[in-house]
Amino acid sequence: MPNSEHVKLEAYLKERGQKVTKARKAVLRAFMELEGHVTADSLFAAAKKIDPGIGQATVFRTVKLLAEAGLAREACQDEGARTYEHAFRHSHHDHLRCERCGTIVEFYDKTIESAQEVVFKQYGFVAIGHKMELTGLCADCARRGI
Amino acid sequence: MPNSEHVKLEAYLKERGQKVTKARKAVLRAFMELEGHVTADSLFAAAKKIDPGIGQATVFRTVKLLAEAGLAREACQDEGARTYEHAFRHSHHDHLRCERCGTIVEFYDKTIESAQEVVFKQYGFVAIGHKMELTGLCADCARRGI
DNA sequence: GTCCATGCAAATCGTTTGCATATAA
DNA sequence: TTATATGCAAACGATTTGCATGGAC
Repeated sequence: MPNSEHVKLEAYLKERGQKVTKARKAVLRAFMELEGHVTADSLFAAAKKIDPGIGQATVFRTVKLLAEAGLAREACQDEGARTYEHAFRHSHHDHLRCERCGTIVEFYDKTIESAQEVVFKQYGFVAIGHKMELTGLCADCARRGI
Repeated sequence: MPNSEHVKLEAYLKERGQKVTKARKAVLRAFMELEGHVTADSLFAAAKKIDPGIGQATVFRTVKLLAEAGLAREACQDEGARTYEHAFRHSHHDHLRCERCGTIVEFYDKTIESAQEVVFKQYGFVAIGHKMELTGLCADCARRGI
């Protein structure tokens, strides 16, 4: 059952003379099934359930491909493994992270977005994108004290 | 010649019963001599010029110490090695990076800073800090076209 | 049949750790 | 003297790569 993500990936591949393979379809399907911030490792585990013979390197190669195709984007994180999140038909947002428990809240703030446009203009830059992560203590952790 | 950074580091160490060593002084001196975004590797190279016998592990350990002492802070970066920048007597700022040539411009925007405070409150978070990196093409690269 | 993609294992990169020794207090 | 810090090398986790084989076109 071809969904719009598969269509988009196939179009991207065809355009560049690349192939629609079993492994690539499995990684995309695994990615679509996962929510939130996905590591290559969790993707690997999910993809193996669909195609047990899949290799780890292929997952790394394919998730980069998904990012290039506009289906995934890197989520900002400082420590540990790189994470990806859905990018297609998902609106842009930034992150609020609790330093204590690791909870991540996604938010969108119009004021910040437009202020960023102003900064780009100020410095003569052509905007491509941005990553922002606010860190703090969530209400629960703050209540419990540091 | 003791400067305020050395004073601050020694105070921090004394307070916690830790020692003011030759290696730590060398790393701090090397860090103060470097500008912008410093990797552990470039710090290692600079510190070796001051104290040729210094080990890489010590540099990694010491730069973390500098961050804890408030003399350095991690700069946001997605790829490659972690980078640190001066934090003491340097005001807070965010970064604007050119995707093409890698130029980094530091900026401070009051509107963004206060909008972030609003977001923290909205979600009941106690603010600790944030990292923001805007990416785009700098004026020069944009002129030359992609 | 021709390329491109795959899986594997080895290589690489940045960073951390264990440990015997050296050094600041 | 005694705890902490050091340098080395080995361990580590995440990611990338080389290469012979397999599969899509």
